[in-house]
Amino acid sequence: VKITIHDVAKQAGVSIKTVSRVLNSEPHVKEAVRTRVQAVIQALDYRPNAFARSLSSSRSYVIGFFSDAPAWSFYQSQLQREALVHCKSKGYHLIVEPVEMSDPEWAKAIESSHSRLAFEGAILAPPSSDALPLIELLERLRIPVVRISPGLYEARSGLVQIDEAGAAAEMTRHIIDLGHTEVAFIGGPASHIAASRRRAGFVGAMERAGLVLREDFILEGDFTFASGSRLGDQLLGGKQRPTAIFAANDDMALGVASAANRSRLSIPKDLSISGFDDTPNSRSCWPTMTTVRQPIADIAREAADIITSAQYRDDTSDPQYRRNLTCEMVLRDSTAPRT
Amino acid sequence: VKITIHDVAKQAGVSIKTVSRVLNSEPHVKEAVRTRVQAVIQALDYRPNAFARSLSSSRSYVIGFFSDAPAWSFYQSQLQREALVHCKSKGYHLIVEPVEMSDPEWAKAIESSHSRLAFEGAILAPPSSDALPLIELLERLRIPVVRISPGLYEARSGLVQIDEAGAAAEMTRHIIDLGHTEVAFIGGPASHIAASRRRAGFVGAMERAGLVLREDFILEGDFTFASGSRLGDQLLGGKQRPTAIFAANDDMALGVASAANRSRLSIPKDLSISGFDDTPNSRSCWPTMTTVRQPIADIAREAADIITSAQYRDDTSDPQYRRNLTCEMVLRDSTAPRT
DNA sequence: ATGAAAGCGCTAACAA
DNA sequence: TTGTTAGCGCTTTCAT
Repeated sequence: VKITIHDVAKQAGVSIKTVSRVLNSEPHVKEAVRTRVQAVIQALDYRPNAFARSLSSSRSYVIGFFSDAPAWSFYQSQLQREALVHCKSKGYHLIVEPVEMSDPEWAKAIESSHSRLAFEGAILAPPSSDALPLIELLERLRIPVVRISPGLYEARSGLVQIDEAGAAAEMTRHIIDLGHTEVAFIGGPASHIAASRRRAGFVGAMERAGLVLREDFILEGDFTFASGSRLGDQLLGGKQRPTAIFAANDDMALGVASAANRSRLSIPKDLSISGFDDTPNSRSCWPTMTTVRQPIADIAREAADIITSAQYRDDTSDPQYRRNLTCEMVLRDSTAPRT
Repeated sequence: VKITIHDVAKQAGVSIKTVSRVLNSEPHVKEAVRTRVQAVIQALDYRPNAFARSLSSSRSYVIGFFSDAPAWSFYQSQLQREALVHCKSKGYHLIVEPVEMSDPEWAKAIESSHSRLAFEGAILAPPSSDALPLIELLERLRIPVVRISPGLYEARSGLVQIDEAGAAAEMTRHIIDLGHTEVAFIGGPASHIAASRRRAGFVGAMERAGLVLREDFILEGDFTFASGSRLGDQLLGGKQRPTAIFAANDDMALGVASAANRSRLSIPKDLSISGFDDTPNSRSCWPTMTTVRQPIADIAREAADIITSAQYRDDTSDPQYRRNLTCEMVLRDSTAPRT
């Protein structure tokens, strides 16, 4: 007993075209008629067939979520889930499209998906947001793109990003306010733009406070626990060790904490540590980690909002489609006044 | 310049129906014709329009991945990604469908999705695999279901599971072989069937080895780092402490490790620890964690294989659709001979 | 403001 | 073995 637009039309005593107009909130429908049709739709629990709709309108209502994250992190998962929910609430389907840039056929795979699904838009999650070949492919296929926290080609599409430098500066300021003067920073790979922005925020805050920036206290990790662990050993093994270490992400901060354990340093009495990301681990470790929380749900919502906006298609360069969100400091037990 | 089935038909000098037959690998096409048509398809880079196909065949080629995991874990993410890839390779689209059982309208939301997307099958990831209301809803909507590692209602659908008890027994045996006799076990919530199977595996192996099972050495956690940490403190704080602790998942094992750190016990010299799951953290922590690896990719592949099989629809009770996979021990640095 | 008719690109049912 | 015709359920175009 499948119910179609004809059933609704008959019930409401109008033509199917009028029902279609109501369905798509088109103008030129008398208010009384619109109400009546809507009532019938409700009563019959009618839901339009997406395939028929797509076929005739050549619209798909499909948004692609492109991601080539090798190991899916909490951040990635949340982003995806939130984007999914927000797209859905706007009447779109979010389809996850893994990108395997290591596969020489990756572009073919995407083109093939596109020819079937007809993506109306694409959300690029990091690190795909900086994958130029992907961006170019999507441009060629005329698929509007919105990128999340890109580090490069900022003018190239709508984007949603956070104030990395500001957040890092705020965290640094917090550490300085606790009385620390020997503060070390473990950053990310030089190629990672968010990482260098965080470093810039750190450096700026230190300079504004008039503190000395020791070269051997600014290290470069690779965002893994292992690198935090190794660089932590290095920092804490020297004769002049910092009293606070700010790592550019939580995994590295946890690595530093393990190094502190090995050195029999107690956190936060002997050493303050802070991270960035607010991963579940940062909350469940011991002591709990002071960190920076990205507004992941907001980021996903903004991205979904932009990509589902018809306006955005017309003018992707409108500055209203470059959105900046601010982070929130999460003060926990791994930072304390210098003793 | 959109190319359709008519273009192919014209080029190949056949009717569109013949092209359709080739497309769907139907019988009754002369081999020579089939080859010729396929060549034209290749040459023209023709790809059928999925919406037209779905509309006329009332088939959607859509599989739903149902999951209500609150915080998406590595396991969930991998499962999803692998299922996606395997469904794709079979010509299906995998659409992630979050289930919010806390929302009173959750069933409506799924029905609504279904009426638009027309799921041809559903993969239920844990813990959704045991959500009876969800299973019943899907049955009512006539959507074939395959469940991953369910703990309940095993006869109710096709399923893919691992040998939890066997894996736990094997790990226990490994610990015993290292010379440990005072071995503690931290399990999961009693309601979690996989957890109780792991416990059964532990108990069985201990008994077979003729070792004493101390009641206060068999604890119940909740799969979180925090519970592992707390129960670790409890086990290590007593005067008679175990020399090895087997936690039913990695997060708890890591919690135990933090407890050991606090007690100034060195791992694995003073205490051997092992986990279950092979999460990224178990590899990156220090010392690296001995654990059990689930064949996630295989699980996802089997699930995708079952749900995309036309046969399965006809007879979901065929035993070939209950699949059991074995796990692999991952020996790392957190376990060592008793000293 | 509303409706009739003609597709969208494909598959199903039937015919040849 | 192959082709013809009639839809699938909706939106579009063009009348009215």
